[in-house]
Amino acid sequence: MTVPDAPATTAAPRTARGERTATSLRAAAREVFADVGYAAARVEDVVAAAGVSHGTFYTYFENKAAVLDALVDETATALLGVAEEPWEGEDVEATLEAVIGRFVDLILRDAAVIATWLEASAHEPYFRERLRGVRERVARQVAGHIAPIARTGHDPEVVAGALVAMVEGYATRGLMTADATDRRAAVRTLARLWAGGLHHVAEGRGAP
Amino acid sequence: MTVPDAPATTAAPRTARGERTATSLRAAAREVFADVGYAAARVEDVVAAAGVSHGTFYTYFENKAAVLDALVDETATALLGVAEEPWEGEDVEATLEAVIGRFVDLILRDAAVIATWLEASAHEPYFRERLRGVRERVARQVAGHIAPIARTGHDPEVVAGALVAMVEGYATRGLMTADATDRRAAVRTLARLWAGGLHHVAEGRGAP
Amino acid sequence: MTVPDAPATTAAPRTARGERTATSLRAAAREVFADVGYAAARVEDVVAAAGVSHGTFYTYFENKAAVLDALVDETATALLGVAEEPWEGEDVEATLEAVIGRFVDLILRDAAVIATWLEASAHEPYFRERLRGVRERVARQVAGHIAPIARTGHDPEVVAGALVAMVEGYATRGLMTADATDRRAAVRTLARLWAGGLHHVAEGRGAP
Amino acid sequence: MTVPDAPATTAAPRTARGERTATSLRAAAREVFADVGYAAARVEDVVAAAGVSHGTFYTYFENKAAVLDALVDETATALLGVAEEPWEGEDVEATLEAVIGRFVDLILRDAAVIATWLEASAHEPYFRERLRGVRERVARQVAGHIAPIARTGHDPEVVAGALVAMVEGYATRGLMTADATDRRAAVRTLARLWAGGLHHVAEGRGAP
DNA sequence: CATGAATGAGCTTTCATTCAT
DNA sequence: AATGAATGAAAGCTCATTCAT
Repeated sequence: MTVPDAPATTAAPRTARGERTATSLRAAAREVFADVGYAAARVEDVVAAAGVSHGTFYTYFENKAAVLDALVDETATALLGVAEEPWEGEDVEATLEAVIGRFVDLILRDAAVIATWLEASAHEPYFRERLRGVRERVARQVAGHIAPIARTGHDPEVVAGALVAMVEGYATRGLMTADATDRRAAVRTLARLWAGGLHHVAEGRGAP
Repeated sequence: MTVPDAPATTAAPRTARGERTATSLRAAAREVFADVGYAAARVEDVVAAAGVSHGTFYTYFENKAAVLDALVDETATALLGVAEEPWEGEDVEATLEAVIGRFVDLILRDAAVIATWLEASAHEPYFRERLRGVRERVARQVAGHIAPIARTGHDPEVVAGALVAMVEGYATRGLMTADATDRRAAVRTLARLWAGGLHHVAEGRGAP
Repeated sequence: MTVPDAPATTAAPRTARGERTATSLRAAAREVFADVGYAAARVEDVVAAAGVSHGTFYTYFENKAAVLDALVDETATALLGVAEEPWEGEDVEATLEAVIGRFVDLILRDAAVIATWLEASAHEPYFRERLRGVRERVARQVAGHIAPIARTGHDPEVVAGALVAMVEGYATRGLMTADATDRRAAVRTLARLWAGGLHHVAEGRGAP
Repeated sequence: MTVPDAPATTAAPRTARGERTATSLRAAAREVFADVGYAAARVEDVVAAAGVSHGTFYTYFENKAAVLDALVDETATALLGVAEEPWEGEDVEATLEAVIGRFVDLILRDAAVIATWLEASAHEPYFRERLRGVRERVARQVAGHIAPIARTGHDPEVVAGALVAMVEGYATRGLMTADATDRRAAVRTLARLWAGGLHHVAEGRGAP
């Protein structure tokens, strides 16, 4: 299977000043993507937001895709980090609530990057492939955790995929911008749905 | 709240020949969007696929957004149709399986249009608003159906939103391209997750 | 041996109007190349000279290399045509004079294209390869004609290459812009040099 | 006649270290020009090959033209040096062989610089003028030598120009990259062509 | 209605050159 | 002297849209 070429980042900055510039370009890109999305974002907008000249952008990134890739790196790392944390808690439901809460917090924090990533996936194979890879690894981690709970005829990968889709979908849909209390309540509801679903699946009724 | 301007379709064709041309343009656009996404699709690609000349496109659609809008019309209508069908079935789980199955079938049938719609949502307010509207109406329908089942402290809109997100997310993620048997099994798993989740939520434990 | 990619010409014009536009673009390019050379020529200059808009250029040519390639086509065809004409004449020297005269006339007529071709050869492998190919074919033709005259130890390919280099070099060096009389005299001198050189070579003295 | 401005070299380096840097920049430029030609060569390529930083280039040369000019200086000096050497030898043919051999050796040694010079001549008046000047001086020297041999109606400048064009053309055309034996044979053939041509011209037949 | 040539705004990208450190 | 980040003036090229035929 051929992996599409990565949008190569240009040589890393060698001085502190360069580091600062690269960072401010990333921050600017994050803002612009949040505002207008990937397709509508112009390099010009990014450099304007970063307060640097046009050419400077190309000192640090080969093109628009490369900046997004840098942002995606950060988000992907964070997501996989959360996925690999141990599931510990008093009981099943408290554990799920903690795990889901962590995911939701992260997704909300990086909502703009994720939305941009999704958009870019629609027409750039590289980002599609990267998204698939991260989702798969996350789902596999989750599947590993729930396998002991639900070991009936239902495929744990399917169960994990569905539950992950639920959380990601809910969080990225702008349904959760409300205050912290609402958010906590929503997370508790999601946890309860997972718990009930998993418990029910574990009973084995309805297995193929 | 201001609703973004719709991408006005040009006057409907009067003759049978015009009807055929418009149809083949829609079909061509669907193909092109499926292949390369919205941002990367060019009017030139569409007319080439439809086998008509460049200028003809503008006889039927004001611009690229207008063709997508026409495709979205069809899909939105179908989705709302499924959402409004009555929920009937022997027991809760069989009912859910039937309902979810209908959604999944539709989503898979129109997967390309939906993916394009999502992509366009990221930078065109009109499509974002339209997507939000349809999702809301679907979630509200589902909320109405599940309210009697789960009337505890958990907000039925949240529950419905989450369950819909799960199905939509799972179906649009390319996890279901397998054969009909796999698909049926996955649908059964999803139904079981819903059923368990709903049942558990109904118990009221964990309500805020 | 890999031949460098040709600068693909875009689809040929389908109407008379298109044909006219393409022709005037070629003529404009010839002028601009003659004035400022290949590297300094901008597409903008060409379209300005042709009196068409920027985008129109790209309807007919993929880039600057493609227009030059079109011009080179014409010149290469003409050169090979002259090379393949039979060598007839009263005696050796009259024959040579006629042949050299034909080459010189052609080279002077297409001097600007040839100069541009040479320039482009310096940094574009495609044009280098094309130039090498044409020179080789011309030299081979000439070698075929002189082989019977000079069949001593001297390699006819070397002899032919040298004589062709002499004519091409002399004609392209701007030494011949004078009037027709001067030109005729110079051609006669060249012919005499060839004749003498060939005759001397044929004597076999000095063969390796 | 106005002579185009020379690409002014910046003040000569004062220290030994500066001398080393300047030398390595010249060597790097020679390499880069040989690889990609003049138009495609970037200052960046040159500094990378020399292993110095971007800014350093401008300490020694005002711009790209200035480095080429420095290289051209060396070659021009060498060419004029060869042209001015006395023509001595047992007989005409041995003399010609020696002279042509010296030119060919030099041209092959500096082939890359000469090719670059030719390329730059196509769009930079300064280099065109310089090339014309050197060729003219060389041709005049040769004309002086052959005048006594061929004093018939044929213009000695034309004869000299043609013979020089033959040697330069043959040598710069990449036809001579083979081993030393082939090279010697080719030089002998060229000398024989000159000798024959000159002798024939001297006979006066065919004079205008 | 259909055609396809023409337009030109808009964006991307490159690279010579400058300058603070 | 040397470094390498920053600049910004060019070009290049694309493609939605218009319009004469």
